[in-house]
Amino acid sequence: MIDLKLLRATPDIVRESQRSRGDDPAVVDEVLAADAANRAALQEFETARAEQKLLGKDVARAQGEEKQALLARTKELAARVKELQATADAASARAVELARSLGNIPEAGVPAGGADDFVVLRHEGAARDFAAEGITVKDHLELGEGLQAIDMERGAKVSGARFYFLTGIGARLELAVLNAAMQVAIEAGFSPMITPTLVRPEVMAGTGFLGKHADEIYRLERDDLYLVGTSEVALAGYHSDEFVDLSAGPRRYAGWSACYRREAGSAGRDTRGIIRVHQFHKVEMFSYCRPEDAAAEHARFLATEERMLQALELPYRVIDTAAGDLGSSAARKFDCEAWLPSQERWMEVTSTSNCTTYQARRLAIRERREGGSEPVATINGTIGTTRWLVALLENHQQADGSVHVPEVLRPYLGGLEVLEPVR
RNA sequence: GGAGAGUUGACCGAGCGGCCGAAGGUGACAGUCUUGAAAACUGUUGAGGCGUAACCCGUCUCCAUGGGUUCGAAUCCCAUACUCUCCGCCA
Repeated sequence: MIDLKLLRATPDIVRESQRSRGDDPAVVDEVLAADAANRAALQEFETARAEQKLLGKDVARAQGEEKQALLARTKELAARVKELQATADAASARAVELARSLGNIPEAGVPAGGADDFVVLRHEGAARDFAAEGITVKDHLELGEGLQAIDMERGAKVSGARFYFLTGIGARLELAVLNAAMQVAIEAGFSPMITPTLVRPEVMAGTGFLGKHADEIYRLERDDLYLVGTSEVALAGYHSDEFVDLSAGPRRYAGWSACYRREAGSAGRDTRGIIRVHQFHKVEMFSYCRPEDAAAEHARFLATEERMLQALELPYRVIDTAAGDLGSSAARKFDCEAWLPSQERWMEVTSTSNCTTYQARRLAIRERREGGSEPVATINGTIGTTRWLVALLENHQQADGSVHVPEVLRPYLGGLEVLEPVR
C-alpha cells in the first residue's frame, strides 16, 4: 500500500505512477473521493459516539425517574451511533480497498513502458561459440535425459503437465545449486531459513500477490490457505505486526522452500523441460531495512546474485525492468538473465525487487524511530532455483553430451568434475 | 479425531457490565545519589486514525479475530483462529 498522506498531498505523483505502470490514473481520484467520504463519515460517527459515552456516564450516576428519562434518550442515540458506525466502516473498507489496488511508485530512473521496454544494464561473461567448437547444441532436456537427470514423462504420469522428477544426478545437482546458493547468501550475511509453503490469506495479500496475478496462485479452499510461489511471502510475513530494530543494520534472511505456480496464462510458453513448471525449489534472499538504505540494499542483492552467476560460470545480462512490468509491490526490479544456447535467447534466472515500504505498510512492519514509528522497506531477490539447472546443463555441455561442473558445485557433488551421460 | 484449559501492553500478570487504554511487577528511558558503575529512590514509557502540513491539545478505535446482547462490553453470549495439556491415530 502506498502512503495515503502522500496521495492526498501530491496526487499527481501517484497519477503519473499509475500511467507509467500502464494502470488507470483515474483510480487516484476514486481513492481521493473515497478517502474524503471516509473521513467525513468518521467525523460524524465520532461526534455521536463521544456524546453517547458522555451520556452513558450520566446514566451510571442517575437514579429512579431521572435514569429512566436518560435511558430513553440514550437509546435513540445508540441506534444512531450504530448506523453511523456502519456507514463509516463501509466507507473505510472501500477507501482501503481502493488504496490497496494502487501499485507501488516506481523509483526515479525506472524505464517507462511494458515487458519489452527493459533497459539492458550490462553483459557479463561470454557465451560460448558452439559452432566453432564443433558442437551441435542440445537443449537442457535432451542433456538431462542423457544424464538420466530429468524425467518429464513420469512427472506427467504422476502429477500432470509441467511436473517432473529430478532423478539421480539431477536431484544431486539441484541440491548442489541450492546449497551453493545458500552458502553465497550466508557469506553475504543472510541468515538461513526453511520456511512454510502454506500461508494465510492476510500474509499472501500483504505481500501484494493477490492483485492482478491472483490466478497464478494455488489456493487450498478447504483450509483457506495459499501455496506460496516464493519464500518471499513467508519471509515478509515473518515480522508482520512487529516492530523490528534495524539500528544494527538490515535484517537479512535466506529462505529455502518449494515454490508453487499455476502458470495460468502461459499456455504454450516454455512447455518443454523444466524451464516453466508448477513446482520448483528456490533460495530467496529477503531483507528488512530502513527506507533510506533500501536502494543500497537492493544494489547489494544484485551484486550477490551476480557473484553466484559468476561462480557458476554462466554468461548473463542484467536488465532494469520497465515500470509496466514491475509487480504491484516493486518500485524497481533488476533481473539477471542467463544465456540459453538452445534457443539463443536470454532466460530469467534471478529477479530482485525493492518494494520500499509498500509491503511493510500492508503487513504492519515498523521500526521505532525518533519521533514515532515508521514502516520499514523490504527487498527480495533470487539466489538460486531449479531453473538454474537449465542454464548449467546447456552452457556447460560438451560434444559427447557430458556436462562440465563448475568448481563451486564440486564439493556438493562428491568432487565430480564432469557429469557423464548414462549409456 | 476426542476431552479440557487458555489468549490482556515490549514481557509477566490483575481485572467487579459504567469511574478501564487497563492495577501491580519486570524491562527500557530520564533524573537524584556516586569518582564511575551497581543498588536504592523519583519520574516517564502501547499502537493506529481523524481534527491540523506539523507540535500542543482534543477526539475516536484497538484487551486473539468476527458477530451478538446492552443506554453502556476487556468483562455476558455465539462462531472462528491460535497456544497448551491429556487420550486416540499416524509420518
